[in-house]
Amino acid sequence: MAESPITARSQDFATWYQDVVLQGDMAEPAEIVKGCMVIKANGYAVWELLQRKLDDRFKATGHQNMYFPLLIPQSFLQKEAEHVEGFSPELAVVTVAGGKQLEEPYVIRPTSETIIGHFFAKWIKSWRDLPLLLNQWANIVRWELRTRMFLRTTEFLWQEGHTAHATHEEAQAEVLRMLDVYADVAENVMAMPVIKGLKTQAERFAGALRTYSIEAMMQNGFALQSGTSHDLGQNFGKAFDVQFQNKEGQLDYVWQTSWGVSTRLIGGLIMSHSDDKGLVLPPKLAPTKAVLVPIFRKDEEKEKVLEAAHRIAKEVGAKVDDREAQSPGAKFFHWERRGVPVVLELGPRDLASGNIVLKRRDTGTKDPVPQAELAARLPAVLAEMQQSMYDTAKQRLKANTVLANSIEEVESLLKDVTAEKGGGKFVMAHVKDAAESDLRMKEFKATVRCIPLVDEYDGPGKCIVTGETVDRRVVVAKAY
RNA sequence: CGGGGAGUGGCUCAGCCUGGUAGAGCACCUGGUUCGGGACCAGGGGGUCGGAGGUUCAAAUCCUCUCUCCCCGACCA
Repeated sequence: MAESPITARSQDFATWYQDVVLQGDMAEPAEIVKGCMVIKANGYAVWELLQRKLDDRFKATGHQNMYFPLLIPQSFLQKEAEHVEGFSPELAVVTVAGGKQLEEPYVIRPTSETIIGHFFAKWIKSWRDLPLLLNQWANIVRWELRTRMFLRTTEFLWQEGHTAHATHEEAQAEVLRMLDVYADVAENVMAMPVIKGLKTQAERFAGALRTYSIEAMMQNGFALQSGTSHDLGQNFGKAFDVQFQNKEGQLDYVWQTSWGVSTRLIGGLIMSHSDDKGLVLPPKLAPTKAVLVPIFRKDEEKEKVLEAAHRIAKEVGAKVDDREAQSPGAKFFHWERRGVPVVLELGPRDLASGNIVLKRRDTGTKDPVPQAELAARLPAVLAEMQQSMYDTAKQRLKANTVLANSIEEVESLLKDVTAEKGGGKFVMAHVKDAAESDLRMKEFKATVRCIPLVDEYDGPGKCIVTGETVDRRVVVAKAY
């Protein structure tokens, strides 16, 4: 495959993103299926690592995996009023199967609350059946009009957790526990700092009482909603008649939660760390942590270098790039744009000195390391990269977060921000969760991303749109 | 659905205005010299120009119709 130049971030951030996805062997547009993509080897390997990190944590918090049907009877969606209203426009519907018109069409799942609600009703009879804690890894279809690889595609991969509880307090605790799991993975695995918060009424999940999210800042200052956790209250319990007998012997509806993250996280990962040379992956999510490029001219050099290369690579767990047809230079570019954290160079010079050259993907620095020390040094370097990538992203988030005390100020800060040109900010302002506020911010295409759970600023203040008092500043930004 | 753009070897595109039945770079194949940041030379294979119709001695090029894709907008956990 041709390795084309990568557009600079400063020139056009949106095009840069596409270039990095393509050149990093992460994905390519399917073209033959509208709005869909092919997740390629490197991209899928990152997803597998991410899945593992998430799944381990789901299990550790008591959840079990299950799998439900892809097709959902259309009538199921209609049982919860807000849910059907929210999802109807983006449904794909199967009306013909086996050569016959179906009596009742199926929708391809846009999310599984409804079909899972149906089974909850079957399975839950007593308080002893609760809590029921399950998760599903699945694909989802939502007929979006505007798609971008990983960030919003017609079909995408995700996990959706669904739980049922005897009390609202218990359900609320679950919602926040899983939000914490997401934040932990985002920050400690993806090296992507996030803000945990509550979504506004306008932005909450269709059918939920409350939606919480983690919001991350991309390098263009856009916000990316990276994971959500919903307090569904008894809405779906009532819609699907999920009743249980409590300890007092009375019938009650269950309190449900649902929470999800998707392959969108990979888009966030790319836009958090990558640079003008291509993909940069945090070591914890790099399918290949180190590649060794052997360098030689003459045949006798070749033999010695390759022997040493394979021996050292085996010792430290690196992959040797011993392709004959490529020059070392071409190999450096190849692995660089695929985001491999460490590239090792080994040539005659190194055999003579007993060193090996270690290059870090994040900083681009090259350092000779004694071959004997490499096995000990490599894990330390990878750990340091992981930390340093987080620190850099955190610093950028801080540097691009500003306070504003009037709507005009917010507007002037965000008005001209686009995904292509960048320059986005997280503007912290006092804004009431109200239709009037949403409408005013829509004039310059910004939204309240979330109401942070932890107020790091100055407490209550007057809403810059309505004048009413609100208890803390919220995050206003442009978003994907 | 409104505005804009594009369909030509695997990929990116030139040629179209001023019709004469296809070109470049990359990729690929063969041989040789290279190899510490995208190597070079020589030779070679591969397309009939999104589709349909029309004008013409002659159409990638002009005309008509049509299909598809991309971007911007509206839409969107």
